[in-house]
Amino acid sequence: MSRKPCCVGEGLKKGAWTIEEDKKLISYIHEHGEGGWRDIPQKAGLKRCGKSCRLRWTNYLKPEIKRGEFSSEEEQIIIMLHAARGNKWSVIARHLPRRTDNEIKNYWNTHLKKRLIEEGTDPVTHKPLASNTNPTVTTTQPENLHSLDASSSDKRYSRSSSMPPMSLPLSSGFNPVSEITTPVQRGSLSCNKSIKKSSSTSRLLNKVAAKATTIKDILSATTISYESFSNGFPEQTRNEEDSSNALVDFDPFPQSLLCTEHEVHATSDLDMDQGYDFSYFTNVEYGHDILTYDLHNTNVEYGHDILLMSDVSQEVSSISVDDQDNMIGNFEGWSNYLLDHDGLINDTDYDFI
DNA sequence: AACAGTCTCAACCGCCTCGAG
DNA sequence: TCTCGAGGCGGTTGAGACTGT
Repeated sequence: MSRKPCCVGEGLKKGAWTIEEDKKLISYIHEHGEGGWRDIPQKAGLKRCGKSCRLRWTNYLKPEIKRGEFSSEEEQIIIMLHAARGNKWSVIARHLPRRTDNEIKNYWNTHLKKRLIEEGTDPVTHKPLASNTNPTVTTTQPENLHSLDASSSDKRYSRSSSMPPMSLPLSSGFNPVSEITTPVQRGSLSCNKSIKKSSSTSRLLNKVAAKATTIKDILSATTISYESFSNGFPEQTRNEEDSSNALVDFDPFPQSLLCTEHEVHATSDLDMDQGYDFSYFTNVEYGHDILTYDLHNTNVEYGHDILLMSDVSQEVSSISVDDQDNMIGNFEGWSNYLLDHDGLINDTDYDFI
């Protein structure tokens, strides 16, 4: 049985929207709210189909939509989530506040995909392209982890432009929705001397990963470079004489911290549309610089620096994640749960491997 | 200035999901 | 349980902008 096209009608207009049409749609929605798209064209005096109205509104006219260039943080999130979830643009969009799935999709297709290819990374599998026989790929990691040679490629990136270095290791035949049930042993945190000076981020990440199996799923797909989080580090903490090695792979499963069973529960009362003030962490825990980028407005929205901010407290194991679809969302909730319990942070009980 | 090739992204298309009846 | 339709989603298109010659 075939369905009727939703937009069959005489005289329906297609193509670019005019300012007048936009005004009519905005005016109608402001007055009557969203929904009932089928009836909106007639009621609003538009010769468009309802679907077209909905798309115009959700992808372009909605006031909260953020337009313009993607930040490097947003790029990181897109790449990371794409590695984990594939072309699930709507899923990715949920973690980039105020960005639409359409915009993310376009940005991926026109920018990020090309960039990954240029770097020698397959944009579909997020594995190194076959032709890219990078001799510095670490061989000490399990075969499902592939670290690109950051020491050479990272130098291409400046802080003000382009994407921070980030490799996205995935297992062969990676199934984005498969559960990782067995903690994967990893080697030690690959951290050179220059990084140890300011590796609180890495420590945090390791601690976060050590707490929950579900969280491991997302983190295991990602090797986060020191550089990618270091945009705001004080210059004196950065390795200036040896920037080619200024990379530390985030090891999601430091052996000494492996946990067997952890459930992370999202707090149900979190308002996922609400931003949270991260200023405590930047001011007290890490100094001002890590999140300087976002802290132009200290009321940071969801989706930003989730990993960075997700410090661990013992309280984590008191709450649950339903499925992997919700995992990232819960991850956000978890982050904010922790923020609500910032006094529980204790970095001193953490052991480097 | 004119033209061709390339890029960008808003908009469309068609299928899918899910809830209502 | 089935049907229907609204809304959601991902892939694709094409007009306009941009860039190179």
